[in-house]
Amino acid sequence: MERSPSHAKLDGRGEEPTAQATYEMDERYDPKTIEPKWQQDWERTNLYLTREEPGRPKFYVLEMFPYPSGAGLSVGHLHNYVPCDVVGRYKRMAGFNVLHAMGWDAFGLPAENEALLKQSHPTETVPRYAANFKHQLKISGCAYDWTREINSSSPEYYKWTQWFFLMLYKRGLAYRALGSQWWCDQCRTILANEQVVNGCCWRHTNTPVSKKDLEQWYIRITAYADRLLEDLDSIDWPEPIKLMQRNWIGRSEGAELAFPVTGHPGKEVRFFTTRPDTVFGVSFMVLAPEHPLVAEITTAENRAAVERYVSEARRQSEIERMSTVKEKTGVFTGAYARNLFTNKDIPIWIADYVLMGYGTGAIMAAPGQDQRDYEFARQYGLEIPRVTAPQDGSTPPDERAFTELGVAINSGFLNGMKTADAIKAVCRYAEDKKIGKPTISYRIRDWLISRQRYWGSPIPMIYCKGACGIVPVPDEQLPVRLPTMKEYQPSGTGRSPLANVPEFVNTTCPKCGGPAERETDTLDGFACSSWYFLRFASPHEDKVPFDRKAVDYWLPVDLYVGGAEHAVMHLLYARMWTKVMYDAGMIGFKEPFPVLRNQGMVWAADGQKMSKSKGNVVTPDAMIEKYGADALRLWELFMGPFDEPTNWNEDGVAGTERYLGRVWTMVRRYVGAGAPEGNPNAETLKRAHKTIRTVTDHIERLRFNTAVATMMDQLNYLARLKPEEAGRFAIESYVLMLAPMAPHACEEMWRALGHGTSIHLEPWPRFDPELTREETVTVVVQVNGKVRDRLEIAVGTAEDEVRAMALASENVKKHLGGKEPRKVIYVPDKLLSIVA
RNA sequence: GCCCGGGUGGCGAAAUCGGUAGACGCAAGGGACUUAAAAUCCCUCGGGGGCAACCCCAUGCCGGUUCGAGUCCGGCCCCGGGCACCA
Repeated sequence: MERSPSHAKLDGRGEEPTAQATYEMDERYDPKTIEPKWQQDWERTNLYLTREEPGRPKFYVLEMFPYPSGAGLSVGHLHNYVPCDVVGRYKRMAGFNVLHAMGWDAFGLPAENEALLKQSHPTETVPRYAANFKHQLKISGCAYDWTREINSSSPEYYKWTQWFFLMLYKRGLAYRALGSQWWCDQCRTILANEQVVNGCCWRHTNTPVSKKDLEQWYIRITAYADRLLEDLDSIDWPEPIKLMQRNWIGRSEGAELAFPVTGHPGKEVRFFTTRPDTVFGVSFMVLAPEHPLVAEITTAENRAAVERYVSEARRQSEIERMSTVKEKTGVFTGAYARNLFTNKDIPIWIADYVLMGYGTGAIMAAPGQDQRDYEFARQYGLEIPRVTAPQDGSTPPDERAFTELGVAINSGFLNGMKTADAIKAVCRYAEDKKIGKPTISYRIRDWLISRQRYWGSPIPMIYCKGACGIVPVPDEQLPVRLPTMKEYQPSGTGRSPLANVPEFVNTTCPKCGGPAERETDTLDGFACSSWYFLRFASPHEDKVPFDRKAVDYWLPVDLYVGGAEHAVMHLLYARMWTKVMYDAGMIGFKEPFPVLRNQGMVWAADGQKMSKSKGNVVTPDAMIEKYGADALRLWELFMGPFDEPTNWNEDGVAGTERYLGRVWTMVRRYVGAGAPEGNPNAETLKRAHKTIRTVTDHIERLRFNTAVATMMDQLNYLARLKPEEAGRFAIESYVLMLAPMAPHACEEMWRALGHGTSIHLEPWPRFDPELTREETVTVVVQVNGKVRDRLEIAVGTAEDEVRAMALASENVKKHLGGKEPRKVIYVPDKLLSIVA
């Protein structure tokens, strides 16, 4: 912060304040008249258009763009938007070019489902709901550049979503595959793995998902797994979110090995293990029930049992399969594999605790060293060899697997090696003998992006009936427009409603001109949100998805704020697309959101989730009607820490409205006294400067609740002073600091203070560090750890002097009881601790 | 079960480089103004004791380190969130 003389006008910009107020302030603070007036004025004067003034740094503040639902915004949503608005307004005053825009995440299942429920059409409901959201944001005084409004369901936008899909395809990152996929009966569509929560659909937490085999489009996010993991270290995100991404990616190092199936020449069981050092302890193998090898190797006498088990496992929903403390179950296939390390034949079982989707869908079972294998071996009476011993020479426990690291025993050439060395030795051996190699395995799977639903961006692909196969729609034919359909209900058969529109489906092959059919699935809504943050930089660009220069200027996002519920879906996909664009040379940064914060959830007053069905939703409209937007905004900020959850309490809004009324009264008195320059004393000056320092710091650190508290504290001080005692600097800097938080009231007061231009164009007040310095401080005197006195001393008083003062204190003497101090600790200007 | 957060007055919360616990506000009580009410303003407000000066107790519980612990360490309890056989 630069120094500035306290008495001079605040900055060279704007007019010299006139002594005569040009505005009459009403006696009572009345938000109902002030707020609409200024909202209209700001709009008329284009106050919040994005500026790119040279010589100023840029700041891009972004909230996760909302799906505009029919329920409208609640006061909970504003707990995200208001703080971001304050940051945007503050940064603008602090000399930044600010980009703050809003758009609608309008494609996707929620919009479609809601329209179906209301027996309406999303092309009608989406604009209507979005208009309502926009209205609510406007009456809340949020300063967005509405000329940059975007809508992911408009052809101008989804043209580029399709374009990005094609780019991924051309880079080998989009592919079609047949797979057994999660299906939600309520959504009537396929879900990505991330969208399955506790075996249920993420939107319908009471609807267990089931599996369906369908040919689908996938995005090869696994190709970026390592980079998505590594780059987490370079970004400033809440640690829990990073951790969730790390866990989701689930990197583990180990080896992939293969054992031949006895009696089936050429057939082998390939498997991944993180503990290759335990191979000598492998006494059986387990395949996932869905493993393709199962049908080939199962012996005649075991076939019936195996088939029964497989069909049962397939029928089980995920929720059953994951149910807690389930006993291990499995069936022997009758086949054996050769453990190439022990040269023994070991039985091959199938069991549902081995998942087809992870690793190779097969494991080597080392029951002595793995608890799950141990339980399985116990259950079926299989051998449990011990091949790792504790490092300290103690005996390993008998009643469980010894899973810790240690020293290899009963392990041929590994004997005596520490686990880490043994792992390396096995890898080397496996590579020499060509039976395996070191491998890294990931939990993350590719992103399934197809949806069998109407309300989404059509996937721009064509299937040639001739010889061309799958052909991407040429860029110049984009967008593939979503046809208007009256009846767009999902069929439930697994086919998209678009399949029922022959004019859409039937087309010609872009390559050979012969007959062809279009892909009828639509893109997952998360495709839209994987690049929208780029679009705000040049929202009307129609030749390319974004203007490179605009993106180079504005991106990456300086502050991204949204709910923690997007920890692994949206935030992972958006990061991946960004990296792909970086690789394609389209952008110059690898991470879209270097700084992320999660706003805390606002629960209803009853502690429950705000929902229409519970009838506990509080709307900003109602609060604004009752208390005004500025009071609502202040309470959103003051309620509690911005990133922590809290319960709604309407009484608080009444409190902040009362506060604004007191500010109003103070300014009105000051204006009424002729807005004097004043003659503030040192204390008043110091308080004014310290308030600027503290409030600035708190806003920078997103500590809005304490910023408001500091403002209230300062009001309590200033309100007791006569206008000339307060003086112009204290009053005007106060109103300026309040302006981002209570923009309407402050605009009104600013004009009344004699300024002809908007307060929101004014520079942020500066403080003089020299004037914030304290001359005296309170030093706490402790005797045996308890506070016994407080001393007012001059800053920097010598220890001897402080000690003498302390020892002279009656209360200190009393508690010393005549004893000599054994030890004295002095923390300069803070505390003197006497041990007797 | 494992991994993250978090437990401070009647309530929302401040204070975390170890140094005055409860700033700021809400609610409550008392008072002023008013014919009255609303609004506004003033006072009190963690618990206990004392006329007072002051004293004792108190940041989920138990222990530890320290001159000094809401803050650090160990063990537990409760609440919220995430993951859930990942080989």
